[in-house]
Amino acid sequence: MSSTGSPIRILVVDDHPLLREGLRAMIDGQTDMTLIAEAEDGEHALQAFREHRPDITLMDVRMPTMGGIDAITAIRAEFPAARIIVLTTYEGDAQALRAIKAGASGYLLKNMLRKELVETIRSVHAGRRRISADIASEMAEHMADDELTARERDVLSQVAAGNANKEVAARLGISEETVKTHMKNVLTKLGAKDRTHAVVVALKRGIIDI
Amino acid sequence: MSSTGSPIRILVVDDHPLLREGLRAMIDGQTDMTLIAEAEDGEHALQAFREHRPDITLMDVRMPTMGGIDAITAIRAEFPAARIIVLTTYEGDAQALRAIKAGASGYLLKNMLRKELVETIRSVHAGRRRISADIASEMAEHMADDELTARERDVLSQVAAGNANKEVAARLGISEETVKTHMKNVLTKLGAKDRTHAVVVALKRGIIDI
DNA sequence: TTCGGACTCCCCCAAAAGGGGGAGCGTAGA
DNA sequence: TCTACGCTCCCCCTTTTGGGGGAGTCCGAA
Repeated sequence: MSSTGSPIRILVVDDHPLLREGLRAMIDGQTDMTLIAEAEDGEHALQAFREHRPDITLMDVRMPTMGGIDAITAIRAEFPAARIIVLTTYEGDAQALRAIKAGASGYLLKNMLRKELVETIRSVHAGRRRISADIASEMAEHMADDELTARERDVLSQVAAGNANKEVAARLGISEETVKTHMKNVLTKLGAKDRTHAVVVALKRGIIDI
Repeated sequence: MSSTGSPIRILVVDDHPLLREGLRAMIDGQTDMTLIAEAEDGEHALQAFREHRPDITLMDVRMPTMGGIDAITAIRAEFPAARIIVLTTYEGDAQALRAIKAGASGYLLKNMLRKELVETIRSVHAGRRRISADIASEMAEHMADDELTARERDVLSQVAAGNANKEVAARLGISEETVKTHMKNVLTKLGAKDRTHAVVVALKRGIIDI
């Protein structure tokens, strides 16, 4: 865009070497951007951020050792002005919401076009926020819904692992009646027809992981 | 490797532009390989194969319009000697098994190193087969298990959608008793504790999709 | 042709899940 | 302070699930 001024200094964080290579090629093709560092997980991302202080960080969410959400939280705790764009495959609206709450300024899907990515980088660098249309509309769909509480997610995760209410109760150190109460709330909140459906919906929406 | 002889002609099929760019960069860096075409889904892959007759096809499995497995089947039906390497994120052992049954000569995960990819390309070009160690060991784990039958997968997919046995029976036009029989078999074959667990296991292993 | 396997249907019965209700308790905000 | 909310527990009752058994048909491979 502007051929004058210093380029946007970018840090790329992704555990896929091939994707990093693709991003490098794309960034190299822009006169107003430069790739200054790469990291392959959240821990290295934090180190790289401290060392290089990038203008923009492109971050995947699914990575070994330390995931993207934790990395965003850690970076923003230390550098509140950090501008981070999440770049991921589809992970559900809840995942995106977590990223944004953690301080991400953008959320893009990996199947987007180059054009959209470079525009988002410039946009976020200028202080704006950018969320992929697909994700934004799905997040909007669930705006009105109550989110699951921490305990409800605990219970649902246990259920996803194949535990009966009695077993979940034993594992969490609560009564079976309490587990049933939580599951009733989960079914209502997720609009699920039964516990199996609830698990599937929660997986789709990125509320729980397996 | 060999600086003499004609280069290995490669077709890349993936719906992620960034990943295609990364592959292009990697292939361009090898003296004995050349990227001759790209496609973004299964249908275009078949067209591109007809037109270019690549030595090696690198193919993702998850794509819009026509998935990778169908594309492999279609290409191998027309060109039985086609050498296809699947390149994907982790999708479970059942997915890998389907790809191999469809005629893939290799199965790699996207988080592998460049070195492994170029070695696999040369290896497959020389007529060998190569499966990622992680996938191979997981496939081995389930060698002894009976696979689910088509009908069992149908039933399980309906269950994953939140249908009770009675509803599944109505949808598939069979009796509830038959659905229960299928579910009993599914639980046994997958080693699942209940239907919810069965759905989770099947999703993890790539036996059903959501 | 015979055999195996997929698919279908049936019985019985115990256990689990789900839907309705109510209620106490602690803590963090308004 | 009072209120809202998350977490906990309890009751009652119906429906669904799961585990055990058996058995018929049909199709394709040996």
